Amino acid sequence: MMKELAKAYNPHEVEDRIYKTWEEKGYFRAKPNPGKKPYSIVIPPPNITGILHMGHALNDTIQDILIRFKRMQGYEAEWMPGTDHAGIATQNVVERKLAKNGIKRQDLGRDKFISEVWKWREEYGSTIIKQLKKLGCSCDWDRMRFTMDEGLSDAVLDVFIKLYEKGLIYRGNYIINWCPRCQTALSDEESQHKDVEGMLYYIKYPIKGEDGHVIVATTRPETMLGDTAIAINPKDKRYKALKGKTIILPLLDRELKVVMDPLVDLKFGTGALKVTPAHDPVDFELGLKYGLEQINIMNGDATINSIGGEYEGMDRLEAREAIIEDLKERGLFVKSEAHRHAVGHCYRCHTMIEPRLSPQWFVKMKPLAKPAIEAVNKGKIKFYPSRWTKVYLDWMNNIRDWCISRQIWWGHRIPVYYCKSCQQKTEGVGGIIVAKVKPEKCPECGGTNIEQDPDVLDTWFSSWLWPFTTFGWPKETPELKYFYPTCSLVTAQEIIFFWVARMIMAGCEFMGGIPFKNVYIHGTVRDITGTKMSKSLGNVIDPLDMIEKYGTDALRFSIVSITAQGQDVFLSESKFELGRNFANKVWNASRFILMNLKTEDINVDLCVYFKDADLTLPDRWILSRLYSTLSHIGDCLDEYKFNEAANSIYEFLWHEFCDWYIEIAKSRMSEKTTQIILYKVLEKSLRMLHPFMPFITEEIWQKLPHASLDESIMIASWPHIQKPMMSKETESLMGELIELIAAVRNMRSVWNIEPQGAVDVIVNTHDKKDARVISENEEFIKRMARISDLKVGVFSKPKNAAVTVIGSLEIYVPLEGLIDFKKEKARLEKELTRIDGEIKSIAARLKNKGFTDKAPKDVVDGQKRHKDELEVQIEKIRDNIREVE
RNA sequence: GGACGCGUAGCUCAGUUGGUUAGAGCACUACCUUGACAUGGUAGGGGUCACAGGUUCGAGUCCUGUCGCGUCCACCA
Repeated sequence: MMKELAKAYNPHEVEDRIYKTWEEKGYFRAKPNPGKKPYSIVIPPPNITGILHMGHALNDTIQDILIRFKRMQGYEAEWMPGTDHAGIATQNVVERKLAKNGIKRQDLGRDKFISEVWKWREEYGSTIIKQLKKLGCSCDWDRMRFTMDEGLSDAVLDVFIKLYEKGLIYRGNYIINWCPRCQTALSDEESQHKDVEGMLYYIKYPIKGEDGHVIVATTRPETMLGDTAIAINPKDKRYKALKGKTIILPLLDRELKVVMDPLVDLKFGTGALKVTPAHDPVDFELGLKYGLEQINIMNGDATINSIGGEYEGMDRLEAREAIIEDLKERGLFVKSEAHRHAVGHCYRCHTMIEPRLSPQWFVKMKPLAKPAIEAVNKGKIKFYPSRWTKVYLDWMNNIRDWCISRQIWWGHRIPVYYCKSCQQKTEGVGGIIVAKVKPEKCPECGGTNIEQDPDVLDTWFSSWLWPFTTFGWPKETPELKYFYPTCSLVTAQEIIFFWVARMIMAGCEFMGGIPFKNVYIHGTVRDITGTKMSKSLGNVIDPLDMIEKYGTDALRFSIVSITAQGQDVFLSESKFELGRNFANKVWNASRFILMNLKTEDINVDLCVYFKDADLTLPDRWILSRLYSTLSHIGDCLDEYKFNEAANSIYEFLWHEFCDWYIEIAKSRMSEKTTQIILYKVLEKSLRMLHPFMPFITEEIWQKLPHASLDESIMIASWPHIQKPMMSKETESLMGELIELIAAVRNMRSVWNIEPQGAVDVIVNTHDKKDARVISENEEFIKRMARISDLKVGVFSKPKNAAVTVIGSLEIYVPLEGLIDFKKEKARLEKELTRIDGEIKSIAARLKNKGFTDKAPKDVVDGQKRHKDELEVQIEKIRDNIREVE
């Protein structure tokens, strides 16, 4: 007796239990194995502050599908997991937590604060990992890494030193993106441009020693406190007289030079530009060019500093208003107008960025970009979909230096030490010691007054090393040798510049070669209105809720099947019903098969058995369809077409196996061949489905009654494609029978024939082969179409019969007394119109010399054949219409 | 300002290299407790493939332009 399955699939009962077994058995582990080819993926490490959202669900389901697929195909499949310390994000979270108790990080001091963060990390940092397990991810957990691990931290310092020694890291005073809330510098990528409805203010700047003035336009009037010049385009005739004059800065009465530079846009504002070298990138450049003083007017929190005189202490926006008021009072304010422009915002806290002059560490990117551009140009790395190649290359070709220092505490502290005495001697230029550990004394002067740079490195400065540090670099580990470069990188579009591009550069620079071969960029998960899902908008669908409600497999299958390659996903809860219903269907089909299976019958080698077995058309058909589907799924997965793979499996299992084969098999359940085919198709389908729906397939697998099965479907091999069993001819013959049955069912439905009532059917055909096939399969045709008597051969149409023509078959259903002749005539005429239209269009095509001469022969022949068929059909329909009249 | 993506059935979306008069899921209509499944079955209705040109024997598919929606990049203050 078979083990019975419950009536409906209950995911909750099985998922955690199965996952635990997999983990205990060590199925997720991979190690260098000379006997196997490696297949490796590194996970985009989620932040330790992260909780699973739909973006993860999609991202990690895709990776898990790939890994499970490749593992089954016999690769040594390594999915390297880990988490990212997420400097700013994590520091913010811990600071917020402390703030609830009224504690600031400064109260604790650096060391205590950092140990608080570690404590937080111990407690909450692996939440997301637990959630990934809920998702069924088959990561190699034993190898899990963290960007602040000892090993990875060590690698980060090594890399810093290497780049410094190579002259690719430098310290400099430049305009950077400053977040006044996080109080740190950000890279250009971390500053997100958003359109803002701002104002453009026109302000009069008096000319020294004259009555006149020059009007400048600015969106940030408060920065005038740091103005040191007025710039004019040399071509601008309006301001010719200004050359060589001195301008008086209102409110502060600072004297400003007038500089002439083509950088100034004649058309913008008044054409006169106020120059604030310490607070604007363009002005900064002008400042350098003309030797202007750089006056920083703000504190770290964007309040005005002592330079601002009476405005000191005001927030930048407060100061803006106060300044405008004061200018108005003095009659120096001209006007303001609405002005829409893009302003940078902090990608972590969305505060408006303040461009600000400050000393920071930078990586020179151009030299690093060169080999990374080449790797993609030469096709060593491929993007899927390919359009991202251009996005990548455009960015790389215009790459700018990377600001890597952050004024926070949580992160890899910059391995730079300053000898205070040397610094004094050199006015701050010298005294830099780059070293992994704090030197006892200064190698220059022997002094011991040495302090480490207080800044930490950008989080991405550790992430960009992820594909090789996780395998042990800089040590030359066997893992690194075997698994690097990795095979696929699966990620979202938002992260191409932050992470993907930089990993390619790091791989080329430090490993001498690419970090991965293929980059699959999937879409962004959005809500049904197209808005990106985010917690703050409250439009999230929580994957854990969906797992609770529909099951993990349903979540995975649904999200993958609605995500076309690289297109964004528009999600609503109801979409998960698709996966749940499918899981239930698979469950019940399996349940039915298991209920009827006789163990003694199925213990055979499929190939050997089928050599001599007498297979029916449906038998051969379902096997052909199975292997065609299998082959198609393999192709789809190799091309990252996950939705197509999922849909193809769905179509096969539901609408071919369940709807037709199992239904047909019901009358011959006890036959050995049927038993074997039901079992084998189920068993292979489960394997085929396993990467998509790991839990349900495992649960059913465990109930399969075959001694020689692998102990888990996870480690079973991917089914072998039996090419000889794939037959187009078989598929088309079966297709005809399916059409025949559908046609009869259609007539039954049109004529409202009682569901239980059987009908007689006469199939008129001159095609002997068709007639034979129908006779041979008479049993199930009759049963599925509810036919009491089926005649096949050359017949003339009986009186009062409904008729349908498919291909060369004319199907008569005698319906004495049931037919409404008007209705039948209308039905036939509709059919006639349709076929007539088709014939006319084909005829026109065939008459066209261009078509017959230029189109491929098989297309032309196909058209001719089709037209002949249609003409026979239409004649028959005409006959029938006449008869009805 | 630049780049990219998308406009196909009421809704959400597929549609491989151009080739019989376009598909799915949901929703809708009618019927069905048929020996796994109502999270099911059978049948059905529903589309000028955004618009306008062009290339071609042939265009949902390729090219150009227009309109609408969306995303990314960008130092006009």
